[in-house]
Amino acid sequence: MGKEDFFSNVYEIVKLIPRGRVTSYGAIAAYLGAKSSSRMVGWAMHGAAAKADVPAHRVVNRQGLLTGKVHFGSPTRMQELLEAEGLTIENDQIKNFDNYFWDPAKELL
DNA sequence: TGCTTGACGATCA
DNA sequence: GTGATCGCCAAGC
Repeated sequence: MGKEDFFSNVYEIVKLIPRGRVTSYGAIAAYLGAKSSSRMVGWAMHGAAAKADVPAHRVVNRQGLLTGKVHFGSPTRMQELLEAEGLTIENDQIKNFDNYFWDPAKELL
């Protein structure tokens, strides 16, 4: 804990995502700095999904596609969670994604 | 120790 | 607009 893991930073950002909003791996990576890459964020989420404190379902790829839905135990778990927050998912993709997009570097500023 | 894989993103053809 | 390739860096085998 004393050491600031890259994962911890990602968790902090994801926790700050407001309900009914979503963000992308690249946005988080960009907020943390050029040192991080989208892939690292994705890998960090690999462990974040196991944490109930981290709403990993609010993190999707740049296309608003629920690429990591398979990591939620059920292939439809992620979609249901997002729909429960007022979002609309169609074909594993968030509709009006740009309208729900939450940029940490912009909103969290 | 070294190669492969991976919840991505951007660019080139 | 679609398909393919490179870059990013860490974990797994």
